[in-house]
Amino acid sequence: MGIERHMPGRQPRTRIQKKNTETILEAALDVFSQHGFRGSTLDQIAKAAGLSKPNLLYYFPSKVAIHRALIDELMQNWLDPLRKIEADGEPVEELLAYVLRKLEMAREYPRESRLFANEIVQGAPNIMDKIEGELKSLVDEKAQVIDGWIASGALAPVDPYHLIFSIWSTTQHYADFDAQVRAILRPEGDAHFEDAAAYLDTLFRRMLTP
Amino acid sequence: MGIERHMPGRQPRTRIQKKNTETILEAALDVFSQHGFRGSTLDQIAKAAGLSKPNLLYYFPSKVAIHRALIDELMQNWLDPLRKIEADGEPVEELLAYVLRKLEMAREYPRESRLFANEIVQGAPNIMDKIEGELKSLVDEKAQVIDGWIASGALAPVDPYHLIFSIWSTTQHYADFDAQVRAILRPEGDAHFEDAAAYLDTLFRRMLTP
DNA sequence: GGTGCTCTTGACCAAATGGTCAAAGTTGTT
DNA sequence: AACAACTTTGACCATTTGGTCAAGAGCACC
Repeated sequence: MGIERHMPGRQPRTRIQKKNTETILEAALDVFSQHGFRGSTLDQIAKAAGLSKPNLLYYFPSKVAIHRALIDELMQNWLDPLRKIEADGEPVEELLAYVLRKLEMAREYPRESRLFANEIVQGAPNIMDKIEGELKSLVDEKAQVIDGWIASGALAPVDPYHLIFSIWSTTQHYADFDAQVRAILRPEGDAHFEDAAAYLDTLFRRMLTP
Repeated sequence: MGIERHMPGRQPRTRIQKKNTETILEAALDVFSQHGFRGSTLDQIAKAAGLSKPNLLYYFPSKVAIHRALIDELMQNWLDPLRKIEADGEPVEELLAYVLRKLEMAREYPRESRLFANEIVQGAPNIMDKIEGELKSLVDEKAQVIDGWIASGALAPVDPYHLIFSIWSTTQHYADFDAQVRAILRPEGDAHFEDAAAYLDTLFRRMLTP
């Protein structure tokens, strides 16, 4: 019967498919991260990608499919910095390195951060399953590691969950609220990230050193 | 010539106008804070307000006018907690009280916080003037106060701007990323705000105590 | 150089959406 | 009660938007 008409296949086969799906996702990231899902149109994305609208829909079956592909891609990398925390490292330094990695992500991938932020602010309609699953279990796991460190006396006693929240919020702030940060600091380029790194190092070092 | 046709006047005159404009703004806050500006429709707002769509447009000339009214109202109260910081108070306690006030706002007015967040994440298209004006000058002023406290030795040396950013981000996180926080903590009601208050008090107390 | 596959697009469609309007219903005042 | 002002709405409109389709262009392999 008439099955998948337009879709070439789940993943790119030819080089032209690979190039175009990448171009589309790149353009979609630009648009979605700036206007949110509902605020973005296929025409905008098509224009940004330099393709026609029907051509977009040749590679992706729908607008939500593009968004989903983007979110899926994002969620894979998003948790990497947290995964890298190692239980047998030096506690304070492990956590400070994590802070720095997150801040680095905010600097290097602000669009991804905003895409994520847009999604969560609006109640995470499309990724609640991933948050309740993958994300929660990873956080639970690392919270236990932190509790272990505290029990061993190598770390000042803190609530590990709120610690993680405060690391997320302070670092992502520089990506998600970039417009505000820039309006207030008027920095040249990314200069303020240096100061942010120094500030956050001090903040969390004082918090965590026993 | 044919001027303001539908609008009763800039501000409500009759009690029925007052009641309805309030109802509309209340409903619009619900809708806008949940779906963002572009993601919200007049029909949604009308339905939430229990009015017909043309009736909305009798009180407000357009969708953006409703949004603007909401943002204007919000900006007035948003800066109050920061204004309340007094230069002749005890520095550490003044700042910790500010943290608590901001956290309280996140708990009491999460919709307002998300409305604001939605706006900033998307580049603050409608309020950049207010951010560059009112907000920036208030922050500059308080940054000077903080610098004064540091010079007097009553406060540990910190970058006042990044300090303020970290207070904003950590507190607003509980409103803006509520969906994520709840998915991870699974709290009953607002119980986690108590823990957040204790955590943030510790975090900033350690940071700020000389 | 033809045959089948991949890729591209102009024209089109149905639904949603912001907004208008004239007419009808309410309310307040004298 | 009557008159004017205020309030409400059903019907309507133009535009935008996600998505379809059939026909045409490239491309590859024999």
